[in-house]
Amino acid sequence: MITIKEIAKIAGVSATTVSRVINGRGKVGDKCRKKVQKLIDDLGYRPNINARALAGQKADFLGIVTPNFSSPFYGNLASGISDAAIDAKHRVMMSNSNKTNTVFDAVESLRDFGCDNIVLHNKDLSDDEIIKLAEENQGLVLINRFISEIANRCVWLDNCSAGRAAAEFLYKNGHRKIAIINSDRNISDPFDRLFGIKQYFSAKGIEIINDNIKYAVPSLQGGIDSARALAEEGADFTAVIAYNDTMAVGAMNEFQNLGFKVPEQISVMGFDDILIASTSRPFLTTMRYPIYDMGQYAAKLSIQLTKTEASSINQSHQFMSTLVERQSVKKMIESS
Amino acid sequence: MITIKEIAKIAGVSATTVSRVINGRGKVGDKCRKKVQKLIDDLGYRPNINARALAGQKADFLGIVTPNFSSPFYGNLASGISDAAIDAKHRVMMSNSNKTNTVFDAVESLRDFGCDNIVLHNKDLSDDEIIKLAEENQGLVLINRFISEIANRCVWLDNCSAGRAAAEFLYKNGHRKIAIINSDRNISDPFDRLFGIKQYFSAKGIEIINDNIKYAVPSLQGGIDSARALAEEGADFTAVIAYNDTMAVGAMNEFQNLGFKVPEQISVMGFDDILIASTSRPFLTTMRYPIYDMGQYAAKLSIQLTKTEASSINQSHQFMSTLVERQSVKKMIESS
DNA sequence: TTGTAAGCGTTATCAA
DNA sequence: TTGATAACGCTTACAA
Repeated sequence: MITIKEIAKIAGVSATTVSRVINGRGKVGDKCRKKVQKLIDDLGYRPNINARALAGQKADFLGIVTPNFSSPFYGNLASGISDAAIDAKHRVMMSNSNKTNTVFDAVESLRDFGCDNIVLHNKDLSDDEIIKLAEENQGLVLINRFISEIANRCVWLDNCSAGRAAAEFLYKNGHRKIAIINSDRNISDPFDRLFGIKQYFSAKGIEIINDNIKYAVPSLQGGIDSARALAEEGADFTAVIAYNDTMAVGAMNEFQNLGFKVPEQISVMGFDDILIASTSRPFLTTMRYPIYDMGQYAAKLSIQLTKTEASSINQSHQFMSTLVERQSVKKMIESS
Repeated sequence: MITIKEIAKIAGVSATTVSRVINGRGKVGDKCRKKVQKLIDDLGYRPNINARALAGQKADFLGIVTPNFSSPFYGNLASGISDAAIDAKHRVMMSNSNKTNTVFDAVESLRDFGCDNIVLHNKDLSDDEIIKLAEENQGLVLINRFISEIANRCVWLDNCSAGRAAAEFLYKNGHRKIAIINSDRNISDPFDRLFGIKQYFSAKGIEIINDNIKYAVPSLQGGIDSARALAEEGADFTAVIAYNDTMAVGAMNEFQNLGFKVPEQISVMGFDDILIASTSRPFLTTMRYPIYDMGQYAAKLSIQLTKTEASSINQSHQFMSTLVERQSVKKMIESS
């Protein structure tokens, strides 16, 4: 491994001068610079990151902390973060916070080698715990969750208005009797979406009856089970809003297996717009969750936070969900 | 940030002793060890990874180099690698080799901070280039590709026998007229699978006619286009084998849109077993690609390679595809 | 069993 | 415009 010292020796200059050439800092004579630069190129010198980090200069690492990488949702998130980080010449570390690895461990382990920039996705910790983490880490950005105390560090989706938008779309297509298949996880997302949906219909004088709201694990099976429950109870509805595409597709398939036509008899909407929404039959109408873009944004924000005074960033970082209309919702009236 | 020196000072011992306690190396008196350990715990000491890597020349990092992380396939791969690496107390870096970032850059950038373990997924470089990379990096493992010169560093799937297995399944269910929707990428996987398929049918005295073999981009659209081409040409077949699940589902949907019943009139098989295979209608019968397991295996192998003499590992690392039977293939005769 | 001292590759400080 | 020198936190001969 070729080092600064070796270059310096061959060039007949000091290591300091070589360092200056490499980093473009300080004054270096033109002849000298050219000679050293040529050596650097010819010998294929690469700086040792560990030494650099140790010597005090920041290391330009960005760490991703998420529950896992298998699901397409987190994969897209990681992709967005990673692309933006690499654009900004940062190296990307991933630190899963799964059962063996707590979030605190994951974050600390990132800190251990001077990883100042962290994008965290977590729904388990309490607000206070997250705030504590944020205070300890200037470059920490929270994604997919909003905590008002650290609003300028949160990149999140307005779930409530996403719920309203879904409700509006159904209403404008003539749907008045709605069922909901929601996630049973005790986090704010399902509540917020449900709130938005209810809010919209309420304003139209329509109440969604509680028997038409099912809670289940946000998985294919959860969608299947909920659909069957609705069908068996003979619930009265023309459209279902599911918590995510996975549940929606599970439900859609189950309804069809039970003999219902989708969307002719039952319309279905999802959330997220992952790949399965474009491969199901019928194709799923859904509220797109711009997770890749949000990942990119979060990475940039984190890097910005470590370069600037955190307090100087006061804008909010709220993303909006957009409707992706496909085939799974029936037009009962011409939408206005 | 609390350092070894500070602990040493407070404990009234030398930094060396503290280091010994931390690493469990060398002899340390019992009293001394307890005292130091308590301090370490109480003060929440965490070793500086950069310093450790610098001083010790080893860092216990594992790097993943893949084209991207968005697709569920790579996501699962990354997940497998990451889980195994974390189990082995390694830190995981991801280094995408996308357009801006060549593979060489990605690998070198991993080396820059002493990342000895690398799992590489690449189909673009030539064999020679990969071999060069492998020679330069003792801990490099190649996944999803076989190069005989570095056979003990390759973790790969036997695509040829996977093709045979798919063919056998169709044959045993009575299918004699086959169409193939293949990837048009100039890599070995599509060729090997096609070879396996042809080999099996050939042994049964059946030739697959060239007009029934379509090549397209391995995407949803590629599957759609290929299906339409087959249909428009009035090709004569009862079953289609697609290069992957994405193409298979695209084709399956297009066939149905064109009025064909799947599997009653046309049977479809895929490869990979990604999520969409369980959400399509009908559910897709496919050859499972155990990519998560292969990722885990590759990570372990890489770590083993840096601990042992590489040459001492002589076994091959070949995985087999397994059939996942769902609904998209019609039983024309009772399979034996 | 414990400690001293050198060194890993780099950058920062200060002097020349 | 350059160069010594110290320092970053840790490991590891070697010495005691």
